[in-house]
Amino acid sequence: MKDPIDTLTPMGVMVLALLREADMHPYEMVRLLRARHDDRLLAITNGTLYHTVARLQKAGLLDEVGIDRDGNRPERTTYTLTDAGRDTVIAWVRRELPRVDSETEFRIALAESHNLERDDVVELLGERRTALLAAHEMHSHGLAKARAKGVPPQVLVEVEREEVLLDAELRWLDALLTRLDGDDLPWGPSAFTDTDRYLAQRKAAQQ
Amino acid sequence: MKDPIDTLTPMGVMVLALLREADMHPYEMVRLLRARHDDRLLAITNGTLYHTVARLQKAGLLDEVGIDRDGNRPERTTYTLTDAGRDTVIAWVRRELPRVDSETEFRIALAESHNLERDDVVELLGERRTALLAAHEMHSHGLAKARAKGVPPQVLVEVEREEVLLDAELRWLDALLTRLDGDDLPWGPSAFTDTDRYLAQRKAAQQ
DNA sequence: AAGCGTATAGTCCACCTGGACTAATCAGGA
DNA sequence: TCCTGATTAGTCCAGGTGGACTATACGCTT
Repeated sequence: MKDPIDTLTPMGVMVLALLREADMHPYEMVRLLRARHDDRLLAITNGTLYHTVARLQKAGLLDEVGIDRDGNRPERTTYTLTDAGRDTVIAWVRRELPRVDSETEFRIALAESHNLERDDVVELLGERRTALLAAHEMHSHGLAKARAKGVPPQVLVEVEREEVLLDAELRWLDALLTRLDGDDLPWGPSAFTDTDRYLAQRKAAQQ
Repeated sequence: MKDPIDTLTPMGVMVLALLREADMHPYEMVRLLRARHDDRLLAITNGTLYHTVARLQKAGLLDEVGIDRDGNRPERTTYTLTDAGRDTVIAWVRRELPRVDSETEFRIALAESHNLERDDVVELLGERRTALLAAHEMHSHGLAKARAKGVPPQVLVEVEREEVLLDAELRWLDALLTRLDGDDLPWGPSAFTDTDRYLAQRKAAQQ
């Protein structure tokens, strides 16, 4: 039996995170994800979303809670998080937050890091900082070696870009850690109630 | 009949670009891609690569040129670029170079931009610069609006990171354009012969 | 000389993605 | 009033990905 955390796709994480806020039917997930511009983070397509929900159900991370109906609209199946689902999404975010490979996963983990406690985030991002420093050193070392070897500079342009972006991310991360250390950045699952946020977003989405 | 350029996957582009250097069999592509650390740009797996080659052949972008054999090793099928393949990879790079969505595609286009003439690259990256500026403005506008709306700052952290990285890329791009304008960065398909590069790499891979 | 690990060359399949499609319902204009 | 277009809710399938697997051959050690 595989650990369900290893079967989580980015879309799966988003779905679980949404259900942390409120029970929902798939179509509403699509609307919310679009309203929040989460298509910046991943492609939002019907096919993938419905399939993902089915997979998560089979893995026991969420479950049907009923079928309701709005006026004469088609029926819709509402889903809720299981305890396993609640744990798994947290574990996934904790695992991805320090990882320096795989941008996509990190961006999602960061976007969902508000599900963690502040101290947790500080520690995990501290680990990331270390990993970023190591990656940066590896990178410039590799670049220097390639130049010494006589690799034509034109094929190194993409590598140089990568180094610049690594550098920028390091500075951003330091600034964020400072903000988190001083308490001027409100944080944590308790910084706003889930229902409040959900309702505000739903209202915004309906306008 | 679909335009073959729209069926190109990242791996497909890499395969075509490799064949621009020399005729090759799939297994050698894997070795070269690994030796050049192109797994920084995309996942390199046997399954995907062989399947990709088959698709490219069906699309008429490459073709078999023979089956040879090294000692008692298994036979291997060598492939060569068709004229359509040569044109398509160039067209793809030209199309992806100015695009600001889709990092993966851009990084590959940049890594393969040495297949274009310098003037071409300067123009296309100029377009990219404009697009980046627009994206940056959109982004900070959106951020400001979200803050004004009272969106909790913790959920904006990922968006802020994005803005920082956009900014860094803009500065990198300006530096690159300056280097390309002054002629201190050798460029172009003619800056080194393909065979020379290929042979150098093959030698490096064999050590 | 036997044995073991690694390199060569490629096949196969389970799974995931995304776009096209269906089908009904509601809103708004001519 | 009828028609058009958008919204709601979801299904389906072709196609791409990546990891596991096969099978032989070479090199190196004991």
